[in-house]
Amino acid sequence: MAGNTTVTLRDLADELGIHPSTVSRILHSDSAVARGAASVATAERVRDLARKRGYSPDPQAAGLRTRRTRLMGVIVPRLSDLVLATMYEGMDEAAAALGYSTFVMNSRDDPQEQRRKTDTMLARRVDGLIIGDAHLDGDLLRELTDRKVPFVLVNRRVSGYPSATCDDVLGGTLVADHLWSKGHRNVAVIAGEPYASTAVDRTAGFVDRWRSLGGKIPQNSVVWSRFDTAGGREAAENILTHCHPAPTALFAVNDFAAIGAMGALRSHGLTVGDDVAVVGFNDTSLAAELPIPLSSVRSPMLDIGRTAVQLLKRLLDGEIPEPVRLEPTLCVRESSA
Amino acid sequence: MAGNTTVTLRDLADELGIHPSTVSRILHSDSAVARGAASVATAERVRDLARKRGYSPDPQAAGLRTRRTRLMGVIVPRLSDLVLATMYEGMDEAAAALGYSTFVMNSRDDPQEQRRKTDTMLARRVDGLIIGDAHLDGDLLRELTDRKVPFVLVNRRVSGYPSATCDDVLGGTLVADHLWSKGHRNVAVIAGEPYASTAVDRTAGFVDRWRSLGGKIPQNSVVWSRFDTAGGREAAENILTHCHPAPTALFAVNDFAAIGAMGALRSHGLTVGDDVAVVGFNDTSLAAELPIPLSSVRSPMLDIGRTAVQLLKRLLDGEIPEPVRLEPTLCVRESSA
DNA sequence: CACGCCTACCCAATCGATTGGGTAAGCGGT
DNA sequence: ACCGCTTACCCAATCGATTGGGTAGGCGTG
Repeated sequence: MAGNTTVTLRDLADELGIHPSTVSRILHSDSAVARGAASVATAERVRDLARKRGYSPDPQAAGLRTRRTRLMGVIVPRLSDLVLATMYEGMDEAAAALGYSTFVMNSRDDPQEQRRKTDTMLARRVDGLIIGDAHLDGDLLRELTDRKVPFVLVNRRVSGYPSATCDDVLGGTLVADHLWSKGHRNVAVIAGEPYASTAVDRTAGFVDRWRSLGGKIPQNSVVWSRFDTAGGREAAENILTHCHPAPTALFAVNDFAAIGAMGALRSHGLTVGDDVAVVGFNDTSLAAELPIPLSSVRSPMLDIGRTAVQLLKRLLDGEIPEPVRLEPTLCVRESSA
Repeated sequence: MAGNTTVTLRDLADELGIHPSTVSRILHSDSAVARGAASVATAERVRDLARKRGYSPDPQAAGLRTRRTRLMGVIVPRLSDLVLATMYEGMDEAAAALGYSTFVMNSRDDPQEQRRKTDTMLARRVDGLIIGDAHLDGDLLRELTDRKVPFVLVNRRVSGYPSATCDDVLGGTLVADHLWSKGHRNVAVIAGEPYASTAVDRTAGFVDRWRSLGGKIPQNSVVWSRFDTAGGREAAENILTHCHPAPTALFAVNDFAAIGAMGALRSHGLTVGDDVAVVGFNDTSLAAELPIPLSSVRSPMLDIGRTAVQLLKRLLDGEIPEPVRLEPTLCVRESSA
């Protein structure tokens, strides 16, 4: 009972001696006032009183009738991941601007949790979902489509579904061009999780461009890994042990993995930026602050979040939005200069 | 319309030839079945059918009647701050376990936004608030109390209100003991924002213990700053310019500020851990991964989040919970060893 | 003058779950 | 046979906003 002295539509109506439905029409219809809802004078009186009494419509009641909650459900792997947290900030902001509120949950990239969380969201009657943890395999998305749940993807894409992502293929391409032009010919990729389009696309963009430049990338120079520092460290160890000759440059598809890799390089007595170039992805605020600042692909995370909300809005309005890919830029720093 | 073929209480009742109210009582009352709500056989039939049809009660309708949403509103400075994001994970988990959902918003520590966001939350009819961005000054909390909005604080405390925080005073004390025992006698503090109890308490804990150990801390060795890397860097610059003799140890009340400070030390040709010891606070996952691993006070962030939810639950149940301070531990690493 | 059309409202049903107050049937006891 | 009690339900109001369908009065027009 946080609302305490709740003012209802009926209270306003009674006080003005008019019918609640009239009050509703005046306050609710954005512009329908002109179209016969009420006289200008009455509308004015109603709005004044509403303001004075601090009337705030009960979304429960409205939703019960309209079957809409103006709630968007957001599912992310984890909010303590800076990337998703930042995208979420964009979503929160954009949703607020459209009169929606957002609802986030963490799935920890676990398929069971994903299912549980979507169910919780739907039980809350969200109008639609924004899914930030889509897996390339798995059939949750198909199920949701079958159940006619409106949703869009963010961060990761899956072909056939509307999504707002970074153009990860382009991001990988930029890194390939950069390292090639710096004269590197012997590189390795810390590729991330194979179920995530971010990992797959960044890697593919890099590898494809590298090959079309005439470079070679043997199979064991592409190492799949977790997205965190520990994952990056392990992957780098792996590369240092198994790749001969040792690569002169590493591309990690994620800044945290890159930081882990830098640690591994250090422990092997290699100097980052000198012996081995390292490039990360996302340009999280930390990249620039490291002792050896990390080159990284900057992805427009806030905009991606905002775009996702707009896509979902369009979907809710009956359109069938196309996937959107926002352009990344490469920030070159000491680690690869 | 995410729920699509929504099954209602009435559908179940009709199919079984009984009254909706009976179905409601069976499904809703946790254990009231024994107390004359319905026969065991009927209860069984109802529950089976509910499961089979995938019935999920409409929270809008229930809330409209009961005036409760089972929603907790959470307000944080920003979710892209790892500390708050982690606490939020704890809250989300604990809330789910109690049958509540959480609703987060970012205030960016801006008083106007704080007000706006709380209003949005209340308009959504949350049952209570968890406030993670409380300012020591300002009168928002008093207003909320006057409006009889149930809330608890998390992360930061303000005396007189229930809160779940780290024992920040103790944290500061631990750091003082540690640096003193390492033989430092000349220290400075990067103190954070003076409106946040985290900053104030950590600083006070440190300074008080330092003095009681017989140490001295001149006024200009305590520098207030923002909580991010840039803030830490500026504060460190400030200290290096104005403190003579230069301190041999720095305590930053936040890991990010510590990282910024480490950067500043480096640019002055000083080696962290060798020339100058640095200790941070929160033990964010990055601290251990830095080239020179950062000593930091580990605060039990997940538990703090969980505790906050439990406090709010107790408050909603009519109790008046006391503030809870969870104990931190010091993790000593190279930066101060 | 009669008719139709606005204008400015009112009426009542509705969304789905909850809950206080019934009530009929059945049974035991006297 | 009657009373009282329990069991197992049913009934109907209620929460607050929305919305399709009125309707009374006024005005213009042929």
